Amino acid sequence: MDSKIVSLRSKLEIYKAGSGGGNIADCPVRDVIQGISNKWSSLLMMALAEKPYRFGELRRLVPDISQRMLTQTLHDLQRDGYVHREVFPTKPPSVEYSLTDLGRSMFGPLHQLLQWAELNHGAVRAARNAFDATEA
Amino acid sequence: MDSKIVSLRSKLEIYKAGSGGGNIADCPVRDVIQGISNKWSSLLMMALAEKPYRFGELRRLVPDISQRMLTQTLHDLQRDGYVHREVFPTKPPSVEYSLTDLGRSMFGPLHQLLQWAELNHGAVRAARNAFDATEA
DNA sequence: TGTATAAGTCTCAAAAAGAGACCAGCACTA
DNA sequence: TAGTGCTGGTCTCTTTTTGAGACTTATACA
Repeated sequence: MDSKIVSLRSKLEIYKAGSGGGNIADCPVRDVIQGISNKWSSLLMMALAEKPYRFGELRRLVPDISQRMLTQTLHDLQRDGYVHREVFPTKPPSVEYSLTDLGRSMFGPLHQLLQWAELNHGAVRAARNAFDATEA
Repeated sequence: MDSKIVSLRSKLEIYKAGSGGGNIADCPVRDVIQGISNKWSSLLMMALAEKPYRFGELRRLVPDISQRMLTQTLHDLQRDGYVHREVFPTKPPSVEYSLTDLGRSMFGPLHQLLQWAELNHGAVRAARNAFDATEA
């Protein structure tokens, strides 16, 4: 048994719903992970890890995100300290988003996961097909 | 510029919404990542990485997941090949969930991200507080 | 004058998630 | 033998989240 895994599990168990003052904020790992395991967060992190982008550029880069969710996801990433938002006084004003040091730090492990996905999507696809075939 | 990042970005761009036959399935990285970046997936992976669990055990371990979402998330993880589901002919029948080899393989990078979260939740919390203080 | 651009916000509809009742089959207890 | 509890779910209803797309404000340019 990997002691690191056990250590993570104990963190998980800290949060017991409905046990008085229990709150999701009491489980730090979940608190952080749920901030980045959204549909769009990792995608935007991936884009911004390459270079800073403006709002409209991101919208064109990820054509199937709604403006609403782009605004909101960038706002959340900024709030958690991963992304820096800078307004330039052009006419009309333009806004540039870039990774902070914390964002780059987080992108390290995230990137590992993205690479795993790139390498193993064949296996996942195959598992999915096999599963769908047997349950149909 | 990290050439691996650029390579991932090119994968990202494969999918253009509304461009004829374009479909989310055309971007393998997104396809895989969106399967595991749900609210509960990483949490259940973390639990099952420790040891196999039965349905009811998982429900007690993660007290704020609804039975509906536990069923559904386990089903999705099984479909993608990360989790194995085994029914034991006890009375009443019990069901055990465990990680597959593919699941353990994926948990490697995921675990890195979880550890990052454990180490850096203080910084994230601080960023959040600072952000909330300035915008209020 | 009319059009375009930037970065959003607003409203409404659709989809997803949460809460909790309900189910079948068997074992145990009273 | 009737009642209770356990298993791992499903079903329905409500609330929350997301998506689609019109609208905004100020400026520049044709």
